[in-house]
Amino acid sequence: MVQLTRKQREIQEREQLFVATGRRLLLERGYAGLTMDRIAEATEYSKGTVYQHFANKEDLLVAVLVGTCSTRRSLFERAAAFRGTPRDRMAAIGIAVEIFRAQHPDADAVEHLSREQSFREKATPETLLRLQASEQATLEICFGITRDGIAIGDLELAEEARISDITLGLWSLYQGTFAILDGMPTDELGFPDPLETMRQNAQRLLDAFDWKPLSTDTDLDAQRERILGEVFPEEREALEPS
Amino acid sequence: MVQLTRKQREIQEREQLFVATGRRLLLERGYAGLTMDRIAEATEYSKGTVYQHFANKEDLLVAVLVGTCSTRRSLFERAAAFRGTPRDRMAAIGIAVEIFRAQHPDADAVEHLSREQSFREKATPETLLRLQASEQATLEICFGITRDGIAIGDLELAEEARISDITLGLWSLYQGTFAILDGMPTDELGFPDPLETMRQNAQRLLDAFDWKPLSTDTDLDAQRERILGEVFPEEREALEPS
DNA sequence: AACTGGTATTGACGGATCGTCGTTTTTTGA
DNA sequence: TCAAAAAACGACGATCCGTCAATACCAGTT
Repeated sequence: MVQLTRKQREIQEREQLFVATGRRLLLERGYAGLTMDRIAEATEYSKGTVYQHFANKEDLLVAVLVGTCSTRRSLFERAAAFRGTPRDRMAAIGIAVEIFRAQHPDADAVEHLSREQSFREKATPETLLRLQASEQATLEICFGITRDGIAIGDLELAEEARISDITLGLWSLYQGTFAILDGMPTDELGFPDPLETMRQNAQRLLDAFDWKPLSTDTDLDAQRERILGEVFPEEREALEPS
Repeated sequence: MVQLTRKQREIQEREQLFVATGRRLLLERGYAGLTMDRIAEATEYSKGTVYQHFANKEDLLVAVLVGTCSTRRSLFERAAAFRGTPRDRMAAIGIAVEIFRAQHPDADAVEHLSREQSFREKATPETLLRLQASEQATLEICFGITRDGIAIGDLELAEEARISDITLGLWSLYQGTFAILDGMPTDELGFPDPLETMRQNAQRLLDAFDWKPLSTDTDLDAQRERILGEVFPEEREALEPS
């Protein structure tokens, strides 16, 4: 028993090592620079051993994604704990997304890759389930904030609207803008400040849901300042350069 | 001179053939099934000849994208010509996007792929420019509709808002929703009808810009019916199944 | 300590694909 | 008709994925 547990612990540690190395390679050399041989070499294990942990390259990449996704989730959790109105907290989520993107510029690209059909066909269902669970938990944070808004009375949904509609809208807005952002020369295409536009559009959408307090009754700059200062003091510098 | 032009015409025709074959392969066998060898074989040319037209695989794929992008643009042009208020015409653009996605399920995935940094590094700058020009023209259609709205007096932008903000918002909303849609099991994650939510969120966003006539003063079902009937009678069946 | 059965690890190998380049074929211009 | 230039060809080297037979390691037994 003890033997077995030690062995299993070793295996788990090694799996973490592989994932961490994968993430590092991804960051340093890009997706094309991430090879199974390279991971084997960098970890001083053989390729066969790597393949004992992951069915294939895609599987490993999804495992890397699970890690980054849980990183994002913890950012979300901190944002959700912000002391303010539910709408303030949702704004904090938005900032969390921005921070995450600033800290993991590669993650977004890989996330898009992983949405490929051919990709998901290759990865292990079990690994995909872990990813889905992590995504689910992340979304649940947003649903929770929305529910709080309703409970407090700041937000009232018309019949045809669902709680998830708000999250889907915001999520799309952010994901979509980021996708456009690093896929096009936005400047030349007529989008002078896409990030700022994105934030404003998010506010407009929430205003459209009549989620109080409306952005017109809020000092958004001060709000952003408070959130950055209270929730993300360490991370704010990652955001400033842009 | 005549010789040269004939030769050039042949070359252009062949290039079109390669691109068309690429698109077909992409549709039939997916991204993984698209190989340079396969294109050479299918067109009965040699691989070397294919490489005389395209610097590499990525370059060819971008060329395929240029084609699909221009297909989308013509859908947009038809939508923009709809006889109705500017806001009606913008709604028609939304339907055009839905139709395009229904008809080219692969295009979206490839579009995401092409946003990869490593991808764009490999493609020829010249091909990328053609893609950008096509995207630019597509966006310009949306900008034009927005300007019409302002000219007519249906829309008035607050100082901090730009014309491009509306297009960026809608574009993000649609792109983002689609990305989420084919990357996650939306049903299980708590999004019962993401497409319908997407349409509603688009309406909400435009309402937030106070673009008259507001969705609350519009029979959206009738509007959709009119657009489908008048602008996209042929394509509507592509949309019904979903 | 030696042995044995089973498990974990290894890296050489087959297969697929990209992109090149020397050779062959075709075209051009005289 | 012919020689030089241009185009087309496809075999080849290089890279990477995933496999698998051979090897090394380990636990428990004699």
